[in-house]
Parts: sequence; structure tokens; C-alpha cells
Amino acid sequence: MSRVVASITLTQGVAEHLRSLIHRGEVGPGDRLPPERVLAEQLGVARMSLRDAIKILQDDGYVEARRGAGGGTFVTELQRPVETWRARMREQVGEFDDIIDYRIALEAHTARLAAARRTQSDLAALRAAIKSLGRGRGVAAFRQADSRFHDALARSAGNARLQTAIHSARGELFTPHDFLMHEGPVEQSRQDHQAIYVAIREGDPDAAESLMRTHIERTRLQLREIVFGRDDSA
Amino acid sequence: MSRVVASITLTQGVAEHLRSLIHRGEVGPGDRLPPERVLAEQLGVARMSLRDAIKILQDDGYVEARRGAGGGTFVTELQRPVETWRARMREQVGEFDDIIDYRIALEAHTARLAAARRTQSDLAALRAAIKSLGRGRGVAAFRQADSRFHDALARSAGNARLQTAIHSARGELFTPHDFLMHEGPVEQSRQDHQAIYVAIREGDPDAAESLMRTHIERTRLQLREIVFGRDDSA
DNA sequence: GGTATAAGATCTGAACCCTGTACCTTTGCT
DNA sequence: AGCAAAGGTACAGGGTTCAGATCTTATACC
Repeated sequence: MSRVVASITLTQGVAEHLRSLIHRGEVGPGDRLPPERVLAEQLGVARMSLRDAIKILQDDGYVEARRGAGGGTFVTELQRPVETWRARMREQVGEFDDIIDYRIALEAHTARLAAARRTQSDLAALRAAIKSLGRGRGVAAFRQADSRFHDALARSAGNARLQTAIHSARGELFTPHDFLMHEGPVEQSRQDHQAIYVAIREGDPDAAESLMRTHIERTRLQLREIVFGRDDSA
Repeated sequence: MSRVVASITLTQGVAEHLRSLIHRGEVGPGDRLPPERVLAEQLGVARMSLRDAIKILQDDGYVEARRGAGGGTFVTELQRPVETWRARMREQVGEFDDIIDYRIALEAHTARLAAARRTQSDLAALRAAIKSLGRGRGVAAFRQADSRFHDALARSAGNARLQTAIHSARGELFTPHDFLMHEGPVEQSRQDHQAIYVAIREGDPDAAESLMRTHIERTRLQLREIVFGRDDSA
């Protein structure tokens, strides 16, 4: 019987939402958020609540605000947030692997469902996401393209709960800048996505699930190396 | 860009928490909740907030309050809530299957992890849960024993995110009273649990995952029959 | 260079939510 | 009869959220 019921404020909720968008790469360095009045309207919250949320992200170094015409709220280069995230992952042992395991649970089965249910337009969205991983340079572009693919896949499965949970799990991760030190990971990722796409197009649930699992396990290793250092000591 | 950020009140959160406990069978018909002052303390909320939550459950027919010494807040026979739930599942097409698919994603992988990580005390908890499915009669006893098993399993995987998500998904389902019309389902469930237990004890992730998947698929069919009627028309 | 404009920054008051504390009422038990 | 253990009520203070008005700053354009 009984466990604590946490109560987070609207402001915190909005801050987490925006932070997740940035972590997932849906908005990246240099991008401008919509004007406060507009964004508040879109999110369905009062402008004050949104401002408080933005204040939190400002303090954490995610965004900075510029006044005047042509001003707005801009995403920073994210160096400080990335370092903070990396430090947290190093401290809270097991947290990193828990998030990855959670992702595997959700996304492997999602890939399975997608293979059975995808429509033609789902396939088109997946193809587009793979294509954009080829173009663009830099972490920001990678984050975004990667996010697009996994999001398109979640959509294809047609299950709102899975999609929400996947967003939440992915929003807890954060690809550091030095992910692209070598060209390897990006190309590897592209190949993984391509293989998953084929399995889904061919309607092969077992392959889709298995490939997704392998893909995320590979991500685990690559990220782990960057976060914890090559041989665990540093 | 942008999606709505919902803000639920503490009261609603507490109500959902308690509703989930009842749906999962952790407390059943006739059980008494802890005294308001105690429960409020345990949950970390003000007594008023808890009372408002209980008020909601009262209006929905989940609990009823009796005053005086030896009084308290008691779980009802749950007939009305079950009917309400069944009606909602019939109306919101796809909702039922989405919850089940979500459970499969979470619990199949959880079983896999559990097979690799379970400790001796995890195994003992699983055995105890299986045993209690053999005893007890009635839906309430079934709900509870079933819940105990799946909960013990989630614990064995040692991943807080998975455990929370599984609770949330299971809390959205509700085993109706006529689940026990025939003796079949309960015995079937017991055998499924037993087989999953063996796979986990033997440290066989593939078997554990596959058996869990099959088990929940079976649950889907049995529940569907009860919720939607035998041949889909009715 | 001045001015219109598009932003962020501030302020206010009403409504609601949550908390803590005190007190009332009912009812079973000794 | 009286005590104790419950739920039921009341209220004041503080925090959140909202809607709206107003102020300030910086750019872009004439």
C-alpha cells in the first residue's frame, strides 16, 4: 500500500517539455522559439507560466532571450547543458542504462507493431527521415534527423501511449557534441535506420524488432564511450 | 514543434493513484484504506487533498466511508466501476488493444531483463505470488495475486522506469467479475506464471520474453471476450 | 535620424489549489 | 457513561495560474 504522489507545477511541466524538445533535437542551436504570446497559446498555458518555464531553461543555459524586433528566445550552443547532463549521468550510476533499457522495451516492440501496421505515408516519412541523416553536418542536424526517424516509426505503430513514452525516454538522453568526432557513428546509424526501414516496408515484425534492438544497443555503446570515457576510468 | 502540456491537480493525481491500486487489485472489495490522516501522511499530501480525491472515488462508486470508531473508507464490491470501465472500453475503440500492446512492450522486455538479473529473493517473491494464485477464490483474490506476480517481476528487472510504466498500464485495465465464470482462465494464468517463473529462474531471457508475450496475448483474448462479447456483435 | 513595430519584461487582481490546524459529529467499545 | 477512533467541516495563509494591460528595448525601414 501507498507510495508518494509527486505534484509538479505547470511551469515545471512546460520546462520539461521544452527541454525534451531540445534534447531530442526537434529544435537546435540557433533556432528561435515562437514568440511567447504565440507559444503560450499553442501550449495552452498562460504567458506567465511559459515565461517562468523559459526562465528555468535560461538559468540552465539552454536558451537566451533577446529583446526588440527581430529578437526572441534562441537555443544556445548547448555546451553547458550537455556538460551538466554528462555529469549527472556519471553520478547517478545505472540511470543511463535504465533509460536505454527502457527505450529498448518501447522501441523494439514499436518496430514490431510498425511492421504490421505501417501505411504508405508512414513509409514515406521514414524514407524522408533517413534521407535527411545523409545530408546536414554537426550534432544538431544528427539529433534532429535521428529524432525524426524514431518519431516517424512511433507514429507508424499507431499507439499514443507508446509514442508518448518514447518521447519521454528519448528526451532524457542528450547526444554530446563529440559524438561526431569520427564519421563512423553517423554512417552506422544511417545503415541501421535503412535496415529497419526495409524490414518495416517488407512487413517483417521479427526482423524489425531485432534490428531495432541491435540499433539501440549500438547507440548504448557509442554514447557510453562518450559519457564515461573509453575505458571507464578517465 | 509544440504539443499541449496538460496540468492535472494533485487531487486528480491522488485519485488516479488510488484508482490504480484498486484496478490492479492491491486493495480489493471490503478492504479498508488507512485512516485519512495516516494515508495523507504516507502519500505526502494534505488531508484535504486526499479527501477530495476520495470524494471522487466515492462518486464513482469505488469506495464508501463509514464514520465512528471502527469506521473508515472501504472498497465497495466495484460493480458500478467495472460496468463504467467496460462501457468506456467499448466506446473508445482501439483503446483496449493499445493498452494491451503497451503492456506487451513493457512486460515482455521486463521479463527478459528479469531473467538476467533476478536475485534469490526475487525468485522467492515470484514463487509466493504464484502460490497465492492457487489459493483464494473470487475476482478480488485473482486480481491481487496476478498483480503481485507482475509486480514482483517488474522489481526483478531493477528498472524504476519500467516498473512505474507497468503499474500505470496495468492500472488502466480492470478484470470484470465474470472473468471467473469458468475455471479455465485462472488455471491457465497459473500455468503461464509458472512457466515464466521457470524461464526466469533458469536465466533464459528469450524464453521469458516469449512466454510473457504469449501470456499477455492470452489475457487479451480472454478480456476481450468479456468486454466486447463473444462474437463481436451483442 | 526618427519612428513604427516586434519582440521580451513587468505589474496587477481575481480565481483556484494546497496546506496546516483546529474543531465538530458519529459510533463502537469498555 | 464516557473514551477513542474514525470521518466531516471550517478557515486563514500562501502559492499557482490566469487574463489583461503596460513598459522597455532593439531592429528595420522610411
